[in-house]
Amino acid sequence: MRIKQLRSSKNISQLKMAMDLSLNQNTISRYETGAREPSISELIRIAEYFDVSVDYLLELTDNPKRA
Amino acid sequence: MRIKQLRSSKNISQLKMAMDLSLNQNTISRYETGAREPSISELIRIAEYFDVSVDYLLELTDNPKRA
DNA sequence: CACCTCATATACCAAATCGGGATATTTTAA
DNA sequence: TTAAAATATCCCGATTTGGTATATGAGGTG
Repeated sequence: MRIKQLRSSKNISQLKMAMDLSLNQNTISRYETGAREPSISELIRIAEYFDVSVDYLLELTDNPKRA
Repeated sequence: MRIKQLRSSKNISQLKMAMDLSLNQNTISRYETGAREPSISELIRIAEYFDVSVDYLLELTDNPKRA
């Protein structure tokens, strides 16, 4: 997943991102390190948060554009 | 999710789909009825199986094209 | 109708996975 | 070098998952 890449490029901390999405900081950390997988609905929320497609978030495409 | 729609349009039974993906028939049923959510890696495998984007599979776009 | 077959859905349960709080570790900046 | 900020990890109760077995439903045939 491109979470860390997207987050870093916007200079957002895990804590800010977590608060914006009503999640715990350690949850973000776990998603980024791969220790946990988000549910599909959270996956979608994260994609929306960064305004990218889910495919892009999952590194299935180089094109970030959302539909 | 568009699993049922994609599966039906290709006239594939849950059992065939399950065997093709090395899953259980009831697992497919549960995904279709929403009783269970697939993991992200299975979500990706299902999208590949139907050759559609994950965004399309998740009904986030009308365009089925994969990247 | 009675019965069979194929397709799909559901109940139960052990096992795996999850998130929260607390804390440890790492990074950054003064 | 030290403090603060950022990130990672531990423990654990709670939730979610998939497998087996079984129920339900939809067509078809005699």
